[in-house]
Amino acid sequence: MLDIRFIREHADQVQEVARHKGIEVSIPELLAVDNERRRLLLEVEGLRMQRNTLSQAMPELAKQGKKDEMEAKKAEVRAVNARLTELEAELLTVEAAYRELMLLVPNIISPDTPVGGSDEENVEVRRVGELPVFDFEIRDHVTLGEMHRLFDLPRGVKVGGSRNYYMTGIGVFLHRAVQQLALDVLAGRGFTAMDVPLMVREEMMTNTGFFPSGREQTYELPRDEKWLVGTSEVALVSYYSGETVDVSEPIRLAGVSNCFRREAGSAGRDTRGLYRVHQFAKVEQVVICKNDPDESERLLQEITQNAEDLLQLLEVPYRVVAVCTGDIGQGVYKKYDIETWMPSRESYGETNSASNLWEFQARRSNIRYRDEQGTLQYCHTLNNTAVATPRILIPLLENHQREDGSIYIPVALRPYMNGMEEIRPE
RNA sequence: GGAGAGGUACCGAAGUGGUCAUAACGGGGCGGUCUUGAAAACCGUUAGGGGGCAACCCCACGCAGGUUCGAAUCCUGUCCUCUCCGCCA
Repeated sequence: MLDIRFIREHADQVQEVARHKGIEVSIPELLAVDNERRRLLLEVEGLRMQRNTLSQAMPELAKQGKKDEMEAKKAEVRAVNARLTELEAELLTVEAAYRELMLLVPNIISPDTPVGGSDEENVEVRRVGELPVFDFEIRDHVTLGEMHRLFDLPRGVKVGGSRNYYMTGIGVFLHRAVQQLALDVLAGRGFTAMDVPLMVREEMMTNTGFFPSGREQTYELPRDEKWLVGTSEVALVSYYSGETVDVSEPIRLAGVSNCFRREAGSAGRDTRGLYRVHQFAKVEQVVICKNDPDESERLLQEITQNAEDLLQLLEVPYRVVAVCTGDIGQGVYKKYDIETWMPSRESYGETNSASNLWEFQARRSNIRYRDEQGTLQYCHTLNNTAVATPRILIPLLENHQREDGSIYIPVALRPYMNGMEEIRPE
C-alpha cells in the first residue's frame, strides 16, 4: 500500500508503474473516490459534532427541569441522526471502494529496475560458477531420483493428485540437509530461526500483499476461515503486525516452513519432476529495518549474498538477474532472482527470489518504529529464499552426477548426511 | 466440544448510562533535583488514527453491530486470553 498523499501528488507516476507491472487499476478513479470519501467525511464529522454538542447539553437541562427543551433537543438529535445514518451508509460504501482500489495500487519501483514485459526481459547481473561439462549422456533429476529411490512421483500423484511427491530414503536426508545447512548459515549471521503458523487469517494474506491478487494461488480452509501460506514470509512479517518495533538493528528472521501453492493457471507447465509442485519446504529470510532506502538496499544485497553463499556451498552454478517491471510483482520495489543451472533443462531455473518491499507491507501490516525524533515511521521489509526444496535438489543432483549414476555430495552437506560423500547405485 | 471468567495506556488496574480518554491509583521506563557515586525521596515526562489552509473537529475502552438524545458502561455476534471438564500428538 502507498500513502494516499503520495498517490495524489504522483498520480501519473503511479499510473505508469501500474501499466509497467500489468496491474489494472485506475488512479483517476481512485482519486475521485478519495475526494468523495473526504467530502463525505467532512459532512459526517460535522453532523457528529452537532449531535455531540446537543447531547452534552442534556444533563444541564435535566438538572434545571426543562423537560420541554430537552424533548425539543432530542427531536433535533433524531433529525441529525437520520441524516447521519444515510451519509454514514454512503461513506461506508465509498470507503469500501476506496480500500479495494488502494489494495490494488502497486508499489513504485527502484530507478534501476529494468523495464520489460515478462521474465524474458530480466537482466542478468552476474554469473557465478563454471557450468559442468559432461562427456556422457546425462540423466535428469527424475531418472537419478528413481535410480537411487530418492523420491516417488507416481505414488505422490496417486495419493495427493498431480504435482505431488514422496521424498524417500536418502532423498529425505538431502531434503532436510539443505534446509538445516541454510538454517545454520543464517543463524550464524544473526538471523533468528522461526518455525511458523502455516494456516493464517485472511487479513495476514492481505497485509503482506498476497491478497487480493493471489487468492487463486492459495489453498483455503473455508470451514475455519484460514488460508495455507505459500511462504513463511506471511507469518514472519505478520509476527510484528500492528506493533511498534525496535529496528535500531535490522530484524533478521529465518523462517522454516512448508509452503502450499495451487499453481492455478500453470497446468501443463513444468509438469515433469520436482520443479513445480503444490507443496514444498523452504527456509526463508525476512528482514525488517528502518525507513531508509540506503539501509534497505544494503540489506537487499546482504540477503542476496546469503543465498549466493549457500549455492556456492552446494557447489552449483547460478546467475543473478535483475527482475524487470513486468515480472516484479505488485508490492515489490526492487527484486533479484537467482537462477541455478539445471543441466536437463539446459538453462538456469529460478531457485531464489530477493525482494525489497519498501513500506508496502509495513503500511498494510502497520509495522512501525520510532525514529530519532520520536516520530512513528513505517518500516521497510525485505525477503529472500535461503533454500527451497525439493526444487534445489534438481540442480544439486543433476550438476553433481557422474557417468555411473553416482552423485557427489558437496562437502558442506556431509555433516547433515551422516558423513556421506556420494550417493552410489544400489 | 461443554461450563465459567476476562480483554481499558509500556505493565497492573479503577471506572457499571452524561465534560471519563492526552483515562484515577499503583508499577515500570526516561530526564532532573539531592549525593563523591548509588539507593531512597521529591519533581517532570512517557508521544494512537483520520479530516481541515486554519481555528479546530471526528474517531479510538479487543473487533463488528444494536438499544438510547447520549455507550467503556446495557444487548447481540465475533476474535482472543485464562480456569475447569472432555478429547488428544
